[in-house]
Amino acid sequence: MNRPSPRGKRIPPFTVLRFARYLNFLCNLPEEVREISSAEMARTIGIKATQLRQDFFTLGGFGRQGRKYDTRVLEERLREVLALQGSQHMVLVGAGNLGQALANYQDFERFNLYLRGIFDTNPKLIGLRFRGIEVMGLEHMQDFIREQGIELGIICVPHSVAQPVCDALVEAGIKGIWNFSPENVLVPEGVVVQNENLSVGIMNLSYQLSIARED
Amino acid sequence: MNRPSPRGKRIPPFTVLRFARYLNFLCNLPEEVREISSAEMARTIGIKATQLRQDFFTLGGFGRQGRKYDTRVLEERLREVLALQGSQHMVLVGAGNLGQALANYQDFERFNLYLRGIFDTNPKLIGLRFRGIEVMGLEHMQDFIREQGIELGIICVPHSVAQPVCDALVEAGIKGIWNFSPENVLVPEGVVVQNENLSVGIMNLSYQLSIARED
DNA sequence: TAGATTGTTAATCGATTAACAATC
DNA sequence: TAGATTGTTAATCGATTAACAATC
Repeated sequence: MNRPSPRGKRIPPFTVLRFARYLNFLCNLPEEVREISSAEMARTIGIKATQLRQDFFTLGGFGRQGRKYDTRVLEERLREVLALQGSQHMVLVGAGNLGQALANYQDFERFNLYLRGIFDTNPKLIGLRFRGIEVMGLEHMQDFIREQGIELGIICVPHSVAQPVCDALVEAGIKGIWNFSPENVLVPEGVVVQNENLSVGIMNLSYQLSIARED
Repeated sequence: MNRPSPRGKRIPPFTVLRFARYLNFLCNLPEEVREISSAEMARTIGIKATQLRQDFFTLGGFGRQGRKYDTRVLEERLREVLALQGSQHMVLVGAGNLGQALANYQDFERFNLYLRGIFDTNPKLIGLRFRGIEVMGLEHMQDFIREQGIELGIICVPHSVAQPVCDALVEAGIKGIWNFSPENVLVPEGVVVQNENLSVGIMNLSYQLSIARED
């Protein structure tokens, strides 16, 4: 069960999520900023400095006592930890509004994530191009994934077809699913899923707002 | 509509997030399903039944010992807790791809969330309509918010203008910010923010995938 | 040396799970 | 009564924070 991995100790799940936020923060920083303290970084992100240092400590520390962090060292280490150093390729299923938004999302390339194919069943969408990538018929999806050896799939289809689309992706060899449909999808052992249910965010906001009103 | 009895008790943050998932699950359930067990619901959502019951217990329990949960009672109670029973009105800033996707998102109305105005600076977008809502110039935003008494604002602008847009929203009286720009925005006391940084999800997926590959 | 900073341990706090009582 | 189910407490597990040592 808890075996040491080649890249070191197991990282706590919440720490991984913050690693992503740290990296994102560093990428948005102006080029000329070469060093930053835990206090400054933590304040901007909205956490405690001690938590940030504890996070870095899980990997043995990213800096040196007495010195601020080198932003470029930090960025490289985080990319490495998050497995973003080699290119990863993605397909997107569902070229509706949300699918188009993701296809046009500029930030992916910054993390070496490349969209290679878009698939839909709607004849009006097939043949359209987003950032140079053509929308193809769903019937070509599995061959495309196999030929290109793609491992990441983004699901932007209505919830009624999310599970069959997911199954087709997995059958074709997809190992990671990024699911924007409002239904959780089930996958076999060895495949990982990241569910991004947009409703959860707005409902949480609604609750927080109601609490704030009472104070 | 402040309910004193169950309210007042603070709900653990992670429980609130799961409440949103439970409600979402119930809304996607076929109309004719009138009762459901904690085991069945938990399995579909991907958590333990005991955690679901513990969640419900924070509000005194939603059901009766020995009986399954009544889906409609459950749904009503969750809507109440999440403060989704009265209508809430929203404005959206930034009518690019992601903004358009959200403007077209069908699920909001199911939770009594209504988009009332869309704002952008791009002349090509101003005047367009999404689901009947016109895109207006950003200069009209503050008056619109004040006149309509709107409390929720959705930010879908590039990260360089996220903070000034956020400040303008807050100045006009917005109390809750749903932020899709990749930069965390800062707000004064009394205003709540839900940051939805899309990059975090894909980076987490990238990490999980790298771990899965090692096993 | 003094002040600022990160590394590291230990304590605290909160979230999850196990166990079983209560109820139907 | 037996089996299924939720309510509730207590134990376990994990995440956050405080404190301070180490270093520059």
